[in-house]
Amino acid sequence: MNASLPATPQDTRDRILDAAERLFVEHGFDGTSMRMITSAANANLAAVNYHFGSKDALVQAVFRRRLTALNQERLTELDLLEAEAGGATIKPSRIVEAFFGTALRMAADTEHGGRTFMRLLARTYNEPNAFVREFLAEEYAEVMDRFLGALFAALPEVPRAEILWRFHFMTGAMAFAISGLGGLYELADISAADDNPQRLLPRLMSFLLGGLRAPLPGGALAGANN
Amino acid sequence: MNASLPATPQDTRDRILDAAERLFVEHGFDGTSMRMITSAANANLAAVNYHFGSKDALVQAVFRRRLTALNQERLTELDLLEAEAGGATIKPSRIVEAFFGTALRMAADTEHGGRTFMRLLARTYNEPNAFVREFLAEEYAEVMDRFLGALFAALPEVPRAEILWRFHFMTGAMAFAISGLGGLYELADISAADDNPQRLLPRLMSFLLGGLRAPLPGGALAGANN
DNA sequence: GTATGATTAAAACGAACGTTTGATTTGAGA
DNA sequence: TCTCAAATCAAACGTTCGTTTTAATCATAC
Repeated sequence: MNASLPATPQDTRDRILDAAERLFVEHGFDGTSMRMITSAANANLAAVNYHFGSKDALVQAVFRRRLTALNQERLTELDLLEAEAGGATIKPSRIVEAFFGTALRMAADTEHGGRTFMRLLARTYNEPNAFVREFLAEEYAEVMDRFLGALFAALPEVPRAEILWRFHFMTGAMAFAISGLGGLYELADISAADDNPQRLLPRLMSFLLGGLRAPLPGGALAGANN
Repeated sequence: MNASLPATPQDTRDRILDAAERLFVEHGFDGTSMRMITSAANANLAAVNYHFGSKDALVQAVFRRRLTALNQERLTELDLLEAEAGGATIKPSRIVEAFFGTALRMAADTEHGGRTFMRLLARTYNEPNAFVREFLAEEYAEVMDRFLGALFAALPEVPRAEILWRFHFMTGAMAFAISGLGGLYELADISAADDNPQRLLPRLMSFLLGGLRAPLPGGALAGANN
């Protein structure tokens, strides 16, 4: 009878996922209680356990809802690059763009919750919670395998250990890029800040490619040219 | 009468700090209970509240014990660079080395807990817990101000916003460097891994300087040459 | 040896946690 | 209209949390 609030089950599920996503960013997993989630989602306390089974399962659902699509998009872009190259080598910059560009584009989407989710994901790379870490490792397995393999092939003269580490460094830079300039910069000449999300992607990409192409430690030359 | 275990008060304090530091890395702040800490430290449950006042105060004490020294060392190195230059411009690579090198050298110290602490610090840059974030912002204020100012002066032709962001990216790369290659790389050709801590610093430094010197987004050239 | 202040010990506090229960309400098909 | 499964609800479960309290123990100076 009320104009709103019949609230189909799908609605409730999604409202819970949205509220959890936002609260996890603000307070972390352990710092977000079921009561915070359900009251923010205008749902009953028991709704999470009813729809998802447990809090841990809810966390997984929050990630799966968007992460699967993100990684699928990454794989599709890599497929395209490899098909386009047709056996020839791919420029490393294209591979980097395919992996980190997709992430930043999703992070730029403020209307459909992409930004919120990516901030959550960025923080979760170093999550202490064991089961979250294991879940993410499984969810990332194929993407990591494909992209690292592509980089190995694109940079055959660079030791694989160096590529591995530089990919790791790039991931760290991306995570911080998505998290945004934190409170640490508040004292230092705020006037210099410029957090236009439009400019973030080119900014990060320049930095990443500069780092990837840098001379190898020990004096050997990096083989990456473009 | 027991050979061990008279346990002077300073001992108890330090044992608690050591245990807390280690457990915070493993389980996060919220995931580590007072009972976990005190039993790991062979101390009574009430010992934390007696010696530190509260759990939050313990967290601050864990950070202050090492972070103050780390940032002091950074400032001293910067003082040295500026005195050495005597008003002339300083090479950006020296500034970067002074900031990130000190951190990685502390992270390489596995015997006195430096590595444990730096892994904790690396994860805390994006900590959701509000009071931890505020505490760190205050603790970092002077260092950020000095080092960003030094970089602004060393790269006068580079827009300050670019420097700000690239410093942020570098911090992200450093944080991931310290955290180490996580479980995400386990499937991808482990044989390629090489986590010799000796090689980590030159590896990271090459990457950071490559990123700092990269062409500016939009096509303008980076002014950073060494 | 004994008084004294600092530390440790054992036990309990109320609050908040994730989860479960059992009853009630809802909405669509027969 | 009746039926029944799905969904929501209020209430309570037992556990764990950070903290406090009160008493026992320790080290030390008199």
